[in-house]
Amino acid sequence: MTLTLHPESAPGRAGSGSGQAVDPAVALPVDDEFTERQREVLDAVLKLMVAQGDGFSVAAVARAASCSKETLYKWFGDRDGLLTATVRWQASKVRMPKLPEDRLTGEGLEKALTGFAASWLTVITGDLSVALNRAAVSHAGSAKSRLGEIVLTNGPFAMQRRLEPLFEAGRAAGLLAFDDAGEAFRGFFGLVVADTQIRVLLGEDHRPDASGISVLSTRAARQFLTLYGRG
Amino acid sequence: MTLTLHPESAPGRAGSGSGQAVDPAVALPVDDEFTERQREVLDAVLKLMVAQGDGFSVAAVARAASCSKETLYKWFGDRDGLLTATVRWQASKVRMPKLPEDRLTGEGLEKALTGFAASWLTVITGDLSVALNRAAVSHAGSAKSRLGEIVLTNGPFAMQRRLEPLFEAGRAAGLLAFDDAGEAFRGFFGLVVADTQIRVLLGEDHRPDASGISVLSTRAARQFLTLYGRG
DNA sequence: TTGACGCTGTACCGTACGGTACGGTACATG
DNA sequence: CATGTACCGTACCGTACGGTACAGCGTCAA
Repeated sequence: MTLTLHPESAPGRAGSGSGQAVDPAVALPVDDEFTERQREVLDAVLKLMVAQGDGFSVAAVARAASCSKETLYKWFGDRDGLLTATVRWQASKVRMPKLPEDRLTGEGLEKALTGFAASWLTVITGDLSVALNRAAVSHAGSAKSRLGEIVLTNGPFAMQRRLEPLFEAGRAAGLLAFDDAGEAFRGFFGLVVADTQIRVLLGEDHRPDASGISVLSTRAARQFLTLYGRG
Repeated sequence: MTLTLHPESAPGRAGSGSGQAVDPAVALPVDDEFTERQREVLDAVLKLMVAQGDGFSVAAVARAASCSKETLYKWFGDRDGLLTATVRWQASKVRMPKLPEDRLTGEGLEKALTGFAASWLTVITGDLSVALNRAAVSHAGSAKSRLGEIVLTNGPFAMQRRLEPLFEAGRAAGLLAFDDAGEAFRGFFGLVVADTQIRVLLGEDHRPDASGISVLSTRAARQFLTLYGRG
Protein backbone atom coordinates (compact mmCIF):
# COMPACT_ATOMS: atom_id res chain seq x y z
CA MET A 1 0.00 0.00 0.00
CA THR A 2 1.06 3.51 -0.75
CA LEU A 3 2.20 5.80 1.98
CA THR A 4 -0.54 8.30 2.51
CA LEU A 5 -0.71 10.91 5.19
CA HIS A 6 -4.22 12.21 5.35
CA PRO A 7 -6.17 11.48 8.51
CA GLU A 8 -7.85 8.25 7.47
CA SER A 9 -4.60 6.41 7.12
CA ALA A 10 -2.03 8.34 9.12
CA PRO A 11 -0.37 6.17 11.74
CA GLY A 12 -1.26 7.14 15.27
CA ARG A 13 1.40 8.82 17.31
CA ALA A 14 1.57 9.58 20.98
CA GLY A 15 2.59 13.10 21.84
CA SER A 16 5.72 13.75 23.86
CA GLY A 17 5.69 10.27 25.30
CA SER A 18 2.88 11.03 27.69
CA GLY A 19 -0.02 8.67 28.09
CA GLN A 20 -2.35 11.37 26.86
CA ALA A 21 -3.92 10.73 23.47
CA VAL A 22 -2.82 13.48 21.09
CA ASP A 23 -4.23 14.05 17.65
CA PRO A 24 -1.30 13.29 15.35
CA ALA A 25 -2.29 16.09 13.01
CA VAL A 26 -1.48 18.60 15.73
CA ALA A 27 1.17 16.86 17.78
CA LEU A 28 4.75 17.96 17.85
CA PRO A 29 6.32 16.76 14.66
CA VAL A 30 8.85 14.01 14.24
CA ASP A 31 11.58 13.86 11.67
CA ASP A 32 10.91 10.57 9.96
CA GLU A 33 7.37 11.43 9.03
CA PHE A 34 8.05 12.13 5.38
CA THR A 35 10.13 10.41 2.75
CA GLU A 36 13.00 12.20 1.11
CA ARG A 37 10.98 12.92 -2.00
CA GLN A 38 8.07 14.20 0.04
CA ARG A 39 10.37 16.58 1.89
CA GLU A 40 11.56 17.94 -1.41
CA VAL A 41 7.97 18.57 -2.39
CA LEU A 42 7.17 20.22 0.94
CA ASP A 43 10.23 22.43 0.65
CA ALA A 44 8.97 23.53 -2.71
CA VAL A 45 5.64 24.39 -1.11
CA LEU A 46 7.46 26.42 1.53
CA LYS A 47 9.25 28.36 -1.17
CA LEU A 48 5.96 29.06 -2.89
CA MET A 49 4.36 30.19 0.36
CA VAL A 50 7.18 32.60 1.04
CA ALA A 51 6.99 33.92 -2.50
CA GLN A 52 3.24 34.33 -2.82
CA GLY A 53 1.43 33.44 0.38
CA ASP A 54 -1.01 30.59 0.27
CA GLY A 55 -2.53 31.80 -2.96
CA PHE A 56 -0.72 29.24 -5.07
CA SER A 57 -2.51 26.49 -6.94
CA VAL A 58 -1.86 22.79 -6.60
CA ALA A 59 -0.78 22.84 -10.21
CA ALA A 60 1.88 25.38 -9.31
CA VAL A 61 3.18 23.07 -6.61
CA ALA A 62 3.36 20.19 -9.05
CA ARG A 63 5.22 22.37 -11.51
CA ALA A 64 7.66 23.71 -8.90
CA ALA A 65 8.35 20.30 -7.42
CA SER A 66 8.39 18.42 -10.73
CA CYS A 67 5.80 15.98 -9.60
CA SER A 68 2.31 15.15 -10.73
CA LYS A 69 -0.85 16.47 -9.19
CA GLU A 70 -2.07 12.93 -8.83
CA THR A 71 0.87 12.11 -6.59
CA LEU A 72 0.20 15.17 -4.49
CA TYR A 73 -3.39 14.10 -3.96
CA LYS A 74 -2.35 10.54 -3.26
CA TRP A 75 0.14 11.63 -0.63
CA PHE A 76 -1.67 14.48 1.02
CA GLY A 77 -5.35 13.93 0.32
CA ASP A 78 -6.30 17.42 -0.70
CA ARG A 79 -4.93 20.92 -0.82
CA ASP A 80 -5.49 21.40 2.87
CA GLY A 81 -3.60 18.22 3.69
CA LEU A 82 -0.73 19.51 1.62
CA LEU A 83 -0.70 22.76 3.56
CA THR A 84 -0.95 20.96 6.86
CA ALA A 85 1.92 18.65 5.99
CA THR A 86 3.99 21.64 4.93
CA VAL A 87 3.44 23.45 8.20
CA ARG A 88 4.27 20.32 10.18
CA TRP A 89 7.36 19.70 8.12
CA GLN A 90 8.62 23.20 8.76
CA ALA A 91 7.76 22.89 12.45
CA SER A 92 9.86 19.75 12.68
CA LYS A 93 12.84 21.74 11.44
CA VAL A 94 12.68 24.44 14.11
CA ARG A 95 15.05 23.86 16.97
CA MET A 96 14.82 25.84 20.18
CA PRO A 97 18.01 27.26 21.70
CA LYS A 98 19.64 25.19 24.38
CA LEU A 99 19.14 26.26 27.94
CA PRO A 100 21.80 25.95 30.64
CA GLU A 101 21.43 22.75 32.61
CA ASP A 102 24.05 23.29 35.24
CA ARG A 103 23.63 25.39 38.37
CA LEU A 104 21.83 28.62 37.55
CA THR A 105 23.51 31.92 38.31
CA GLY A 106 22.03 35.36 37.88
CA GLU A 107 24.14 36.02 34.83
CA GLY A 108 23.45 32.59 33.42
CA LEU A 109 19.72 33.19 33.72
CA GLU A 110 19.85 36.60 32.11
CA LYS A 111 22.02 35.28 29.34
CA ALA A 112 19.66 32.39 28.69
CA LEU A 113 16.66 34.72 28.62
CA THR A 114 18.41 37.12 26.27
CA GLY A 115 19.42 34.32 23.96
CA PHE A 116 15.95 32.90 23.96
CA ALA A 117 14.47 36.28 23.19
CA ALA A 118 16.86 36.89 20.33
CA SER A 119 16.18 33.46 18.90
CA TRP A 120 12.47 33.97 19.08
CA LEU A 121 12.55 37.40 17.50
CA THR A 122 14.75 36.08 14.72
CA VAL A 123 12.31 33.28 14.01
CA ILE A 124 9.10 35.31 14.02
CA THR A 125 10.51 38.03 11.79
CA GLY A 126 11.83 35.54 9.26
CA ASP A 127 10.15 35.21 5.88
CA LEU A 128 9.23 31.60 6.46
CA SER A 129 7.60 32.17 9.79
CA VAL A 130 5.73 35.19 8.46
CA ALA A 131 4.40 33.23 5.51
CA LEU A 132 3.34 30.29 7.66
CA ASN A 133 1.72 32.44 10.30
CA ARG A 134 -0.16 34.38 7.64
CA ALA A 135 -1.49 31.17 6.16
CA ALA A 136 -2.45 29.83 9.57
CA VAL A 137 -4.20 33.04 10.54
CA SER A 138 -6.09 33.08 7.26
CA HIS A 139 -7.33 29.55 7.71
CA ALA A 140 -8.09 29.90 11.41
CA GLY A 141 -11.44 31.45 10.68
CA SER A 142 -12.88 28.66 8.62
CA ALA A 143 -12.79 25.88 11.22
CA LYS A 144 -12.18 23.52 8.32
CA SER A 145 -8.44 23.65 8.64
CA ARG A 146 -6.25 23.06 11.67
CA LEU A 147 -3.29 25.14 10.62
CA GLY A 148 -3.87 27.61 13.43
CA GLU A 149 -3.84 24.85 16.00
CA ILE A 150 -0.62 23.45 14.61
CA VAL A 151 1.14 26.80 14.56
CA LEU A 152 -0.03 27.53 18.08
CA THR A 153 1.22 24.16 19.27
CA ASN A 154 4.60 24.53 17.64
CA GLY A 155 4.89 28.28 18.21
CA PRO A 156 3.81 29.99 21.42
CA PHE A 157 2.86 26.79 23.25
CA ALA A 158 6.15 25.08 22.43
CA MET A 159 7.99 28.21 23.53
CA GLN A 160 6.10 28.17 26.78
CA ARG A 161 6.79 24.49 27.45
CA ARG A 162 10.43 25.07 26.72
CA LEU A 163 10.71 28.16 28.89
CA GLU A 164 8.83 27.15 31.99
CA PRO A 165 11.49 24.73 33.21
CA LEU A 166 13.93 27.61 33.08
CA PHE A 167 11.56 29.74 35.10
CA GLU A 168 11.09 26.98 37.65
CA ALA A 169 14.82 26.47 37.90
CA GLY A 170 15.24 30.20 38.40
CA ARG A 171 12.68 30.16 41.16
CA ALA A 172 14.27 27.13 42.78
CA ALA A 173 17.61 28.93 42.69
CA GLY A 174 16.08 31.95 44.38
CA LEU A 175 16.55 34.12 41.31
CA LEU A 176 12.93 34.54 40.28
CA ALA A 177 9.71 35.14 42.10
CA PHE A 178 6.28 34.53 40.58
CA ASP A 179 3.04 32.88 41.54
CA ASP A 180 2.17 31.28 38.25
CA ALA A 181 4.63 30.20 35.61
CA GLY A 182 2.03 30.88 32.93
CA GLU A 183 1.77 34.47 34.05
CA ALA A 184 5.53 34.82 34.00
CA PHE A 185 5.62 33.41 30.50
CA ARG A 186 3.01 35.87 29.36
CA GLY A 187 5.09 38.70 30.75
CA PHE A 188 8.22 37.48 29.05
CA PHE A 189 6.48 36.93 25.74
CA GLY A 190 5.01 40.43 25.83
CA LEU A 191 8.29 42.11 26.65
CA VAL A 192 10.08 40.23 23.89
CA VAL A 193 7.57 40.24 21.07
CA ALA A 194 5.51 43.34 21.89
CA ASP A 195 4.06 44.74 18.66
CA THR A 196 6.77 43.26 16.45
CA GLN A 197 4.90 40.20 15.26
CA ILE A 198 1.58 41.83 14.45
CA ARG A 199 3.32 44.62 12.60
CA VAL A 200 5.31 42.19 10.53
CA LEU A 201 2.24 40.08 9.83
CA LEU A 202 0.35 43.16 8.71
CA GLY A 203 3.05 43.80 6.16
CA GLU A 204 5.20 46.53 7.66
CA ASP A 205 8.36 46.34 5.62
CA HIS A 206 10.74 47.53 8.28
CA ARG A 207 11.89 44.58 10.35
CA PRO A 208 14.57 44.64 13.04
CA ASP A 209 17.97 43.43 11.88
CA ALA A 210 20.42 41.41 13.95
CA SER A 211 21.68 44.35 15.94
CA GLY A 212 18.17 45.63 16.52
CA ILE A 213 17.13 42.20 17.74
CA SER A 214 20.12 42.18 20.05
CA VAL A 215 19.04 45.49 21.59
CA LEU A 216 15.44 44.37 21.97
CA SER A 217 16.40 41.04 23.51
CA THR A 218 18.78 42.53 26.02
CA ARG A 219 16.22 45.06 27.09
CA ALA A 220 13.42 42.52 27.30
CA ALA A 221 15.46 40.15 29.47
CA ARG A 222 16.48 42.94 31.78
CA GLN A 223 12.93 44.19 32.07
CA PHE A 224 11.69 40.70 32.76
CA LEU A 225 14.19 40.38 35.59
CA THR A 226 13.09 43.74 36.94
CA LEU A 227 9.52 42.50 37.11
CA TYR A 228 10.05 38.91 38.14
CA GLY A 229 13.59 38.84 39.49
CA ARG A 230 14.63 38.63 43.10
CA GLY A 231 17.45 40.80 44.31
CA MET B 1 -22.17 61.77 -11.76
CA THR B 2 -22.37 58.81 -9.49
CA LEU B 3 -20.48 58.71 -6.25
CA THR B 4 -17.63 56.31 -6.67
CA LEU B 5 -14.90 55.59 -4.19
CA HIS B 6 -12.16 53.74 -5.94
CA PRO B 7 -8.84 55.48 -6.33
CA GLU B 8 -9.35 57.04 -9.72
CA SER B 9 -12.18 59.20 -8.53
CA ALA B 10 -11.92 59.36 -4.75
CA PRO B 11 -11.67 62.92 -3.49
CA GLY B 12 -8.28 63.80 -2.01
CA ARG B 13 -8.14 64.27 1.71
CA ALA B 14 -5.41 65.67 3.89
CA GLY B 15 -4.55 63.56 6.90
CA SER B 16 -4.95 64.95 10.41
CA GLY B 17 -4.78 68.50 9.22
CA SER B 18 -1.05 68.44 8.63
CA GLY B 19 0.43 69.78 5.45
CA GLN B 20 1.83 66.34 4.67
CA ALA B 21 0.21 64.62 1.70
CA VAL B 22 -1.49 61.45 2.91
CA ASP B 23 -2.91 58.78 0.68
CA PRO B 24 -6.63 58.93 1.35
CA ALA B 25 -6.95 55.17 1.06
CA VAL B 26 -4.84 54.77 4.18
CA ALA B 27 -5.56 57.95 6.11
CA LEU B 28 -7.54 58.02 9.27
CA PRO B 29 -11.16 57.68 8.29
CA VAL B 30 -13.83 60.32 8.44
CA ASP B 31 -17.47 59.79 9.13
CA ASP B 32 -19.10 61.37 6.10
CA GLU B 33 -17.23 59.27 3.63
CA PHE B 34 -20.10 56.94 2.82
CA THR B 35 -23.77 57.46 2.18
CA GLU B 36 -26.35 55.88 4.43
CA ARG B 37 -27.06 53.13 1.94
CA GLN B 38 -23.39 52.43 1.48
CA ARG B 39 -22.95 52.10 5.23
CA GLU B 40 -25.72 49.53 5.30
CA VAL B 41 -23.92 47.58 2.62
CA LEU B 42 -20.60 47.82 4.45
CA ASP B 43 -22.20 46.66 7.67
CA ALA B 44 -23.50 43.65 5.80
CA VAL B 45 -19.97 42.96 4.63
CA LEU B 46 -18.74 43.21 8.21
CA LYS B 47 -21.31 40.65 9.27
CA LEU B 48 -20.20 38.33 6.51
CA MET B 49 -16.56 38.74 7.47
CA VAL B 50 -17.29 37.88 11.07
CA ALA B 51 -19.33 34.88 10.00
CA GLN B 52 -17.00 33.42 7.40
CA GLY B 53 -13.77 35.38 7.11
CA ASP B 54 -13.00 36.97 3.79
CA GLY B 55 -14.01 33.88 1.89
CA PHE B 56 -17.35 35.29 0.86
CA SER B 57 -18.23 36.06 -2.74
CA VAL B 58 -19.38 39.39 -4.08
CA ALA B 59 -22.64 37.71 -4.95
CA ALA B 60 -23.08 36.83 -1.29
CA VAL B 61 -22.61 40.46 -0.36
CA ALA B 62 -25.22 41.54 -2.88
CA ARG B 63 -27.62 38.95 -1.51
CA ALA B 64 -27.00 39.88 2.12
CA ALA B 65 -27.31 43.61 1.47
CA SER B 66 -30.15 43.38 -1.04
CA CYS B 67 -28.32 45.29 -3.65
CA SER B 68 -27.04 44.44 -7.09
CA LYS B 69 -23.55 43.37 -7.91
CA GLU B 70 -23.41 46.11 -10.50
CA THR B 71 -23.95 48.72 -7.83
CA LEU B 72 -21.23 47.20 -5.70
CA TYR B 73 -18.78 47.42 -8.58
CA LYS B 74 -19.88 50.94 -9.41
CA TRP B 75 -19.35 52.11 -5.85
CA PHE B 76 -16.25 50.22 -4.87
CA GLY B 77 -14.49 49.35 -8.09
CA ASP B 78 -13.69 45.73 -7.39
CA ARG B 79 -13.75 43.19 -4.61
CA ASP B 80 -10.64 44.63 -3.07
CA GLY B 81 -12.11 48.12 -3.02
CA LEU B 82 -15.13 46.73 -1.26
CA LEU B 83 -12.92 45.14 1.39
CA THR B 84 -10.88 48.29 1.77
CA ALA B 85 -13.98 50.43 2.20
CA THR B 86 -15.30 47.98 4.76
CA VAL B 87 -12.14 48.12 6.83
CA ARG B 88 -12.08 51.91 6.67
CA TRP B 89 -15.73 52.11 7.59
CA GLN B 90 -15.17 49.95 10.65
CA ALA B 91 -12.06 51.93 11.57
CA SER B 92 -14.09 55.12 11.51
CA LYS B 93 -16.40 53.63 14.12
CA VAL B 94 -13.70 52.84 16.67
CA ARG B 95 -13.33 55.42 19.36
CA MET B 96 -10.39 55.47 21.71
CA PRO B 97 -11.01 55.97 25.44
CA LYS B 98 -10.67 59.50 26.71
CA LEU B 99 -7.54 60.38 28.58
CA PRO B 100 -7.41 62.77 31.56
CA GLU B 101 -6.59 66.28 30.48
CA ASP B 102 -6.23 67.92 33.85
CA ARG B 103 -3.23 67.76 36.11
CA LEU B 104 -1.78 64.24 36.16
CA THR B 105 -1.48 62.41 39.45
CA GLY B 106 0.07 59.03 40.02
CA GLU B 107 -3.30 57.43 40.48
CA GLY B 108 -4.75 59.27 37.54
CA LEU B 109 -1.97 58.00 35.33
CA GLU B 110 -2.31 54.42 36.49
CA LYS B 111 -6.06 54.58 36.06
CA ALA B 112 -5.73 55.95 32.55
CA LEU B 113 -3.24 53.27 31.61
CA THR B 114 -5.42 50.54 33.05
CA GLY B 115 -8.46 51.86 31.23
CA PHE B 116 -6.58 52.09 27.99
CA ALA B 117 -5.27 48.56 28.38
CA ALA B 118 -8.74 47.18 29.09
CA SER B 119 -10.20 49.02 26.14
CA TRP B 120 -7.52 47.75 23.85
CA LEU B 121 -7.81 44.15 24.99
CA THR B 122 -11.56 44.32 24.58
CA VAL B 123 -11.21 45.57 21.04
CA ILE B 124 -8.59 43.11 19.82
CA THR B 125 -10.38 40.09 21.25
CA GLY B 126 -13.69 41.10 19.71
CA ASP B 127 -15.10 39.13 16.79
CA LEU B 128 -15.03 42.10 14.49
CA SER B 129 -11.44 43.00 15.16
CA VAL B 130 -10.38 39.39 14.81
CA ALA B 131 -12.13 39.05 11.47
CA LEU B 132 -10.67 42.29 10.15
CA ASN B 133 -7.17 41.53 11.34
CA ARG B 134 -7.34 38.08 9.80
CA ALA B 135 -8.36 39.53 6.48
CA ALA B 136 -5.65 42.17 6.65
CA VAL B 137 -2.99 39.64 7.55
CA SER B 138 -4.09 37.37 4.71
CA HIS B 139 -3.86 40.14 2.16
CA ALA B 140 -0.65 41.64 3.52
CA GLY B 141 1.42 39.13 1.60
CA SER B 142 0.16 39.91 -1.86
CA ALA B 143 1.24 43.56 -2.09
CA LYS B 144 -1.83 44.11 -4.23
CA SER B 145 -4.03 45.11 -1.34
CA ARG B 146 -3.44 47.76 1.30
CA LEU B 147 -5.59 46.29 4.04
CA GLY B 148 -2.56 45.64 6.22
CA GLU B 149 -1.48 49.24 5.95
CA ILE B 150 -4.93 50.47 6.88
CA VAL B 151 -5.24 48.20 9.89
CA LEU B 152 -1.77 49.18 11.05
CA THR B 153 -2.61 52.85 10.71
CA ASN B 154 -5.87 52.56 12.56
CA GLY B 155 -4.68 49.92 15.01
CA PRO B 156 -1.24 49.94 16.64
CA PHE B 157 -0.16 53.25 15.10
CA ALA B 158 -3.31 55.05 16.17
CA MET B 159 -2.93 53.59 19.65
CA GLN B 160 0.63 54.85 19.75
CA ARG B 161 -0.30 58.35 18.59
CA ARG B 162 -3.03 58.44 21.18
CA LEU B 163 -0.86 57.17 24.01
CA GLU B 164 2.32 59.14 23.55
CA PRO B 165 0.83 62.44 24.73
CA LEU B 166 -0.11 60.68 27.94
CA PHE B 167 3.43 59.39 28.31
CA GLU B 168 4.85 62.84 27.67
CA ALA B 169 2.48 64.36 30.18
CA GLY B 170 3.53 61.71 32.68
CA ARG B 171 7.15 62.55 32.11
CA ALA B 172 6.49 66.26 32.37
CA ALA B 173 4.72 65.63 35.67
CA GLY B 174 7.71 63.68 36.94
CA LEU B 175 5.75 60.45 37.03
CA LEU B 176 7.47 58.62 34.20
CA ALA B 177 11.03 58.26 33.04
CA PHE B 178 12.01 57.06 29.59
CA ASP B 179 14.37 58.04 26.84
CA ASP B 180 12.19 57.38 23.87
CA ALA B 181 8.41 57.49 23.83
CA GLY B 182 8.37 54.85 21.11
CA GLU B 183 10.27 52.49 23.33
CA ALA B 184 7.88 53.16 26.19
CA PHE B 185 4.95 52.46 23.90
CA ARG B 186 6.48 49.18 22.81
CA GLY B 187 6.83 48.17 26.44
CA PHE B 188 3.28 49.07 27.25
CA PHE B 189 1.91 47.31 24.20
CA GLY B 190 3.82 44.16 25.04
CA LEU B 191 2.72 44.08 28.66
CA VAL B 192 -0.90 44.62 27.67
CA VAL B 193 -1.28 42.46 24.59
CA ALA B 194 1.45 39.86 25.16
CA ASP B 195 0.44 36.65 23.37
CA THR B 196 -3.28 37.37 23.51
CA GLN B 197 -3.69 38.73 19.99
CA ILE B 198 -1.68 36.12 18.12
CA ARG B 199 -3.43 33.33 19.99
CA VAL B 200 -6.83 34.72 19.17
CA LEU B 201 -5.87 35.25 15.54
CA LEU B 202 -4.64 31.69 15.31
CA GLY B 203 -8.04 30.51 16.42
CA GLU B 204 -7.67 29.67 20.08
CA ASP B 205 -11.23 29.55 21.28
CA HIS B 206 -10.58 30.61 24.85
CA ARG B 207 -10.62 34.40 25.04
CA PRO B 208 -10.42 36.46 28.23
CA ASP B 209 -13.79 37.71 29.46
CA ALA B 210 -14.43 41.08 31.10
CA SER B 211 -13.06 40.06 34.47
CA GLY B 212 -10.03 38.43 32.91
CA ILE B 213 -9.38 41.58 30.92
CA SER B 214 -9.66 43.60 34.09
CA VAL B 215 -7.02 41.46 35.78
CA LEU B 216 -4.69 41.64 32.80
CA SER B 217 -5.09 45.39 32.43
CA THR B 218 -4.45 46.13 36.07
CA ARG B 219 -1.36 43.99 36.08
CA ALA B 220 -0.04 45.43 32.83
CA ALA B 221 -0.43 49.02 34.01
CA ARG B 222 1.28 48.26 37.30
CA GLN B 223 4.11 46.47 35.55
CA PHE B 224 4.51 49.34 33.13
CA LEU B 225 4.83 51.73 36.04
CA THR B 226 7.37 49.45 37.64
CA LEU B 227 9.49 49.63 34.53
CA TYR B 228 8.96 53.22 33.48
CA GLY B 229 7.60 54.91 36.60
CA ARG B 230 9.45 57.23 38.89
CA GLY B 231 9.03 56.83 42.62
C1' DT C 1 -46.52 62.71 -19.56
C1' DT C 2 -42.03 61.90 -20.41
C1' DG C 3 -37.47 61.11 -19.95
C1' DA C 4 -33.28 60.82 -17.21
C1' DC C 5 -31.36 58.58 -13.28
C1' DG C 6 -30.11 55.29 -9.86
C1' DC C 7 -31.00 51.12 -8.32
C1' DT C 8 -32.28 45.83 -8.11
C1' DG C 9 -32.23 41.30 -9.80
C1' DT C 10 -30.65 38.07 -13.00
C1' DA C 11 -28.53 36.16 -16.77
C1' DC C 12 -24.23 35.72 -18.80
C1' DC C 13 -19.06 35.16 -19.84
C1' DG C 14 -14.35 33.89 -19.17
C1' DT C 15 -11.27 31.91 -16.40
C1' DA C 16 -8.91 29.76 -12.74
C1' DC C 17 -8.69 26.18 -9.81
C1' DG C 18 -9.60 21.65 -7.14
C1' DG C 19 -9.81 17.16 -8.12
C1' DT C 20 -9.71 12.85 -11.34
C1' DA C 21 -8.33 9.90 -15.13
C1' DC C 22 -5.18 8.06 -18.16
C1' DG C 23 -1.17 7.05 -20.97
C1' DG C 24 3.76 6.49 -20.67
C1' DT C 25 8.20 5.46 -18.27
C1' DA C 26 11.49 3.66 -15.05
C1' DC C 27 12.43 0.12 -11.99
C1' DA C 28 12.11 -3.78 -9.06
C1' DT C 29 10.82 -8.60 -8.42
C1' DG C 30 10.04 -13.41 -9.66
C1' DC D 1 10.61 -11.83 -20.01
C1' DA D 2 6.23 -10.87 -17.61
C1' DT D 3 4.07 -8.46 -13.96
C1' DG D 4 3.34 -4.99 -10.69
C1' DT D 5 4.35 -0.52 -8.64
C1' DA D 6 5.30 4.15 -8.16
C1' DC D 7 5.61 8.03 -10.37
C1' DC D 8 5.39 11.97 -14.11
C1' DG D 9 3.00 14.82 -17.37
C1' DT D 10 -1.12 16.21 -19.25
C1' DA D 11 -5.63 16.31 -20.56
C1' DC D 12 -10.00 16.68 -18.74
C1' DC D 13 -14.28 17.84 -15.83
C1' DG D 14 -17.21 20.47 -12.90
C1' DT D 15 -17.80 24.40 -10.49
C1' DA D 16 -17.36 28.69 -8.30
C1' DC D 17 -16.32 33.16 -8.69
C1' DG D 18 -15.04 38.03 -10.47
C1' DG D 19 -16.75 41.05 -13.44
C1' DT D 20 -20.19 42.82 -17.19
C1' DA D 21 -24.57 43.53 -19.58
C1' DC D 22 -29.27 44.20 -19.56
C1' DA D 23 -34.12 44.49 -18.52
C1' DG D 24 -37.34 46.35 -15.37
C1' DC D 25 -38.87 49.54 -11.70
C1' DG D 26 -39.55 53.49 -8.74
C1' DT D 27 -38.57 58.57 -8.29
C1' DC D 28 -38.28 63.08 -9.49
C1' DA D 29 -37.97 67.07 -12.14
C1' DA D 30 -39.32 69.54 -16.34
